[in-house]
Amino acid sequence: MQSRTPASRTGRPRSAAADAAILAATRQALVELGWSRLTLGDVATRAGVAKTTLYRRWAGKHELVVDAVAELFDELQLPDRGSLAADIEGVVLQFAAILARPEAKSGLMAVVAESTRDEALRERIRASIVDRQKRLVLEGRARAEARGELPPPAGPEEAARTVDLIFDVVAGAVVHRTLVSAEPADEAWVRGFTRVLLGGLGAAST
Amino acid sequence: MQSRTPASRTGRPRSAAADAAILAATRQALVELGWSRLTLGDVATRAGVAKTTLYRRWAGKHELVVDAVAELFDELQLPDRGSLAADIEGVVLQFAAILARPEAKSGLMAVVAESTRDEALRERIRASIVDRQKRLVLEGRARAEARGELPPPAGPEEAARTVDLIFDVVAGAVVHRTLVSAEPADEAWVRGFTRVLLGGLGAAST
DNA sequence: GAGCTTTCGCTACGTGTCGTAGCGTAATGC
DNA sequence: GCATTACGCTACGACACGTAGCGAAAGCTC
Repeated sequence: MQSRTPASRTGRPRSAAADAAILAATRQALVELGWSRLTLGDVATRAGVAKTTLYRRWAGKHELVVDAVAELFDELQLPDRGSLAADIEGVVLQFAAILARPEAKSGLMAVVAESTRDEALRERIRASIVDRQKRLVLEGRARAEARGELPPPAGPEEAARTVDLIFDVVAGAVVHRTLVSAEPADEAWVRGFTRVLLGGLGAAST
Repeated sequence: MQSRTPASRTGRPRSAAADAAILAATRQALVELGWSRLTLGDVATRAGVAKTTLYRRWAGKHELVVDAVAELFDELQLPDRGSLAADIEGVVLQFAAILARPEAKSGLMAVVAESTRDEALRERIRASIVDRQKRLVLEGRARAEARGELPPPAGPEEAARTVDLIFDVVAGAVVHRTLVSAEPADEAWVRGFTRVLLGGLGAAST
């Protein structure tokens, strides 16, 4: 996840079990304490490792939480429900379910906030969390084109701009609904959101 | 801002200049240090007040930053540009301009993250920041109805749901674009976004 | 003006976390 | 066996936190 694997030839190997235990302990601490009261010493104790081991693997709180939260998004996948609308509703509901978990709420926004002043951290978030979501948008669009629900993109540049826009709208709306408005992105909300989004896409492409 | 004014009868009054100096110093510290490295002792020194004065007025870092960032949104207003599309573009550009400032970026998301575990903090953010933005959506909708650009709402409950949805979509998209994608919400982007949003609204109301 | 009340600046303090250094020990490859 | 790396443990200086206590300043009321 955070270290290079290029055949570290000799010496005692790093315990993979420790990695898993640390990340799980981090999520548990996020649930119980939230971001601001989470301390690395506490995480180390929960995981049953020494504090120094934690510092040998992660540079600090930010990087650790990014990795811990990133694992939550592993389950994200694009379901094939037969229509673009149903596909969107499905994936948005998955995304909302992950964001509803307290360890995602407290952790994700905090590292995003910190990433505004830390280029490396932003890149880490992009690589391990954001890109995984973005790929779903690309797949969804390709599938809708194959079904004939969307016209093929006018050009590569225009297509990339549209994907970026859709991505910011979808992810941003769900995040804002969940964290700022603090209300659940349930099925009724997702249905309404999908209707607006699809209507907008249809109108914008004419 | 944070204290009741009910005719604090007697005694030395609190210095209003100190309030302004503290909030300005907080924003400056946010720019130079970011959220995590901002300390209340440093803010007090910058503002030229004692650390104890700061603690007498704010309960902690969270509340202070909320108030400091809230002032940035004072300038938000709905311009009358003649059409719904132009009005939306105008207000979204204003919102984007505020969010582009480093003190808003670092501070806003951090307090939102912390608000997921602090009901009082969330209420404070809602009252001093979010509601001010939401009112613009209400005004914009009313003005568009008066112009005949949007049909009158089907019912009061449906109308409230729609306003909430629009608000999450607009604010969420701009925030995500600015903070997560880390790219500017410039005029070209806002134009594309507005086209999608308006198309979605038209399609959703049929 | 005298007197009361509240705020302010300052200093000092105990508490907790940070991040690192140093050491001896455990686990792997050659 | 031997070199190498990871691990657990302890201890440490540095720093920010949040509070207490004091005397002085700035208002209001009479």
